Amino acid sequence: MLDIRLIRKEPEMVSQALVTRGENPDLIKEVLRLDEKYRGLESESEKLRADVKRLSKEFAKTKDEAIAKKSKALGEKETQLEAEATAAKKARDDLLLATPNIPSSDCPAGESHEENAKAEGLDLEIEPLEFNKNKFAPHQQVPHFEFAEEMGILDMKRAVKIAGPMFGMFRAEGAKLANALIQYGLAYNRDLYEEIRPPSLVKTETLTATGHLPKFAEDAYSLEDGKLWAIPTGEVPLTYLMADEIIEVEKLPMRLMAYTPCYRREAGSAGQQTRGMLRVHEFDKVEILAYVAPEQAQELHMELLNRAAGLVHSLGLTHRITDICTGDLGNSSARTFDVEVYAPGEDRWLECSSVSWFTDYQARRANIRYKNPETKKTEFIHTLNGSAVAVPRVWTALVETHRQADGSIQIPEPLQKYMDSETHIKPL
RNA sequence: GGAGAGGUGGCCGAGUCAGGUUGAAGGCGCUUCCCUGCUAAGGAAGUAAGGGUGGUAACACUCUUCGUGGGUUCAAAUCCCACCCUCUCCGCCA
Repeated sequence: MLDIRLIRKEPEMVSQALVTRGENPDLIKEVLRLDEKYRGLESESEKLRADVKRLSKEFAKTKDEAIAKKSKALGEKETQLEAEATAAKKARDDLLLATPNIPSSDCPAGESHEENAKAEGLDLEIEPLEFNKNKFAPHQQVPHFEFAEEMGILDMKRAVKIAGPMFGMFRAEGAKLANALIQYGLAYNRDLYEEIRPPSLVKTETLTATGHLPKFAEDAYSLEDGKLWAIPTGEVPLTYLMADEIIEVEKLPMRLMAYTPCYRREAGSAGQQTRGMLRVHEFDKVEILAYVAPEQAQELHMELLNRAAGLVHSLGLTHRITDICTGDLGNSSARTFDVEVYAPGEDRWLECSSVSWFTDYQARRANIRYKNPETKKTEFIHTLNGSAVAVPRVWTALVETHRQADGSIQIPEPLQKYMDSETHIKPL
């Protein structure tokens, strides 16, 4: 949620910024119109309310019925004005809830994903290697769905039988590999990140705080008539973890991680490339997230990015980092870097982490604050997050990249300890 | 799921049965100051959040908030209704 005070103060700036991400230029005007309406009605009704209070006290002393009568009349008027004020405020807030975040000033301008830029000038621990398609051998250039099922490590067919299209299922050594990836993702970040195992069904408020609701309801699965929702990402419960709380400044940055299943309806994605495990309704993910004081945001953004990229690099996968342009930015994000891994079998780059900085957009919705020692005021914190491991996509890039000439899959060294020290998954 | 008890400020806890000067006693904690070689103990003062208006600001005024939402009343933490949550006991259960 944007700060209504910022909108009042600099409506042009806000509006311009939102237009760069494709919003309606009149949106902010409408918010302001409703806001002015609300404030006018509110202050009128407040004056009446103050009068009623004064008259009530007077009546307690004098017992003068005329005063009671007058107070009652004012009270009725006040009730009516207050109702109108509340309605205007709600209309304003409904618009505000559907308004996306303002992109960061260093976010590249662009209208769609085609204008996403190669990330430059970042404080990276590992620079992505120069990409050369020719360094991949023919046995690596086989899509996972052409060999994984034969190997008995993937079973798309029966997953569809059980749950329907766009569900997938790992089996045997494939399932073991998926679990190893989860364990590794957690272990990789355990030095600084507290592990949480949160609920994967959440309340409407929880999904609203991250910005997934009200605008993107059709992307999420709901239960009990919209009272509960299946989380699309671990970001959702982790962000709401500190909702309505004031975090002690010494605890910032507060780093959390969670393994969770993720559920997405992927409405409208039919017809796109959905074969195999690359786009499924349910998948496992390890998420890393930080609550920070605003001045720590930049540093933590890089930390999260370095961890997301470092992990896939440590598995011997080829990756690249893109700087998401204004038009392709997620609703709540002010700046996002995508980490993509190369899947040689399909000759595709797979998005395996979106590392985003949300400024105070989510914190405002979730009401997460800290006492700023400089101003001594209670202010909103910033949130940042990214995937540490998005299991199916990393799994896919991994089995394709590490496929050997004999059809076996070499298990990267860091993963072996989570797979009973096995070095290879052998073909059947 | 059934029965009972309860939800008040950063925390504990009075007030609710007799509605009004109670944004709320008292305590703890915290902040500042005093005292004191240091510390502890002691003394003094301050200390909820949010919205609106005015002001560059410090701040001033005002409204809202005693689980949430409605109602009664001139006036609600206090009365009425609905809902939510917590605890205890019973039932059920991985």
